[in-house]
Amino acid sequence: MRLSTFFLPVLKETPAEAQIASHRLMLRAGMIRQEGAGIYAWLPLGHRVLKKIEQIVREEQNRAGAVEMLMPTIQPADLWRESGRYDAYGKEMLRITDRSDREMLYGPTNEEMITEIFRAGAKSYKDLPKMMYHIQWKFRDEVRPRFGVMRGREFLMKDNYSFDIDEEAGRKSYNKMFIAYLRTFERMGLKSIPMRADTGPIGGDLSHEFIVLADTGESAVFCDKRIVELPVPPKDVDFDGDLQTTVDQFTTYYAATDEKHDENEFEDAVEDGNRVSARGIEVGHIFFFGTKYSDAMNAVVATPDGKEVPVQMGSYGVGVSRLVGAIIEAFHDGDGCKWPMAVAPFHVGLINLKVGDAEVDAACEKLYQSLSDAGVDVLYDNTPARGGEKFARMDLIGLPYQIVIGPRGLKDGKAEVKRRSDGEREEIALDQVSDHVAKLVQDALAYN
RNA sequence: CGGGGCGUAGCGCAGCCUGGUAGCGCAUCUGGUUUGGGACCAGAGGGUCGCAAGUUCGAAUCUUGCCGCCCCGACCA
Repeated sequence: MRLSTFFLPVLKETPAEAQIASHRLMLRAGMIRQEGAGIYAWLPLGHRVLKKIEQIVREEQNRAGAVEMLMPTIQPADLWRESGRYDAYGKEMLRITDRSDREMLYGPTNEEMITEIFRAGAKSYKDLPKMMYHIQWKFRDEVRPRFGVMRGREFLMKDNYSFDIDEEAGRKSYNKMFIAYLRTFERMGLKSIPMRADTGPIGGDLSHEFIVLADTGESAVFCDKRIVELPVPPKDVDFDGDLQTTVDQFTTYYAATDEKHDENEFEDAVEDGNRVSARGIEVGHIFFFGTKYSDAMNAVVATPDGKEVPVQMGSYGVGVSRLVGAIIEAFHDGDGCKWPMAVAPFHVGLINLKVGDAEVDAACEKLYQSLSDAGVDVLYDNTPARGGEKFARMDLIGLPYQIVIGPRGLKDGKAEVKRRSDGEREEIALDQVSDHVAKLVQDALAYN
């Protein structure tokens, strides 16, 4: 992509309303624009990141055996009357009426609808187990939206729903999502920690919040250092094999958010050198709730001996749009974003320091071509701006690598390659830059 | 939902108290000089002062109502 054709409205000054780093940087880097309280337009740069995150989530869901579908944003109120939540949900639900005065709502979640869909199409234990997910915009009319996309009213969420014949089978589905989530966040460069959350009507231990560690996270978290160091299952993990052992590894250690934290228990369970107090952001939540909706909505399946039982369900959410903010919170500095390769809007920024100079232009064009041919996503700054402005802008948008080509380096047949994460630069011979950088990109993407 | 604050050019702000021709910096456009880390000179364009009503000869400024947004707290993917 040539910067001259891209739309990148960067801001030199910080908008007054942005309090935290990710919000500030997303506005400054031209990723989003606020259109109302907690409502954002995704500009081209932000949209690219959002789609990358969405795709990683999708791939890991598919690997775990979930199937993708798409439910509407607008739902009829009657569906929610069946579960009793139409009245219970309160003002967080955005209620609307259509031209015929039918009561509708902009979905804050989809348990009712998926239950209705499932009961219409599955009747027997032979139809189980099933996991279905979609990635769709939700709306919750939060009293106080804040922190940009981290706590918006409209947000993009992946929600998966599992259907099983009994609780034991339900636990297996739960474990699949548990592992899938560890892998999903790891691929984005994030260290996520499953923390025990409030349990449902079933009780037990089948609800976890996935917390990403970030210095500027919204809540304080406490955990055993050993949980942070546990290896995440590889991509060829057998989702139909034994997952319980792995899940147990993660759940035996102490890990709690501040509202569930018990200092005495923490000190008893974790020895001195292993106690971690940090800050975190909730990016996922998995939850087994049994027959809460299948009871209320009569979603039953026949067992092998011919009885009808309500189906056992769980739901599993990932805050896709929130992750954009969470990743920035985890990876930024005073100059801007520092995207992990897997979610970077472009892999590489190519800076032409003297647009109009025949030699520099030719070198840039050639490199732009060969990198693109090698499958590298390049943002080529071919604008007539000054060097300093280009450097600052490229640092702000935070592409993992920058290649700088100007008359000075060109005299020696060299280009400069800068790594955004730590600022390290090296001079590379011009005819080797393409291969060199393509390899750096490929190596960074090797984990998937 | 309780408490506080702010709406003046694309962004950041001053002006309001004490009513009298709407300003500054950045950004944008033109010309020139510059050009390896957010340049300089000269000039130009851009504002129903959130909306409405009221007071007044006269309202960005005073009064009332409404709308929008932000912050702290309680709540939450």
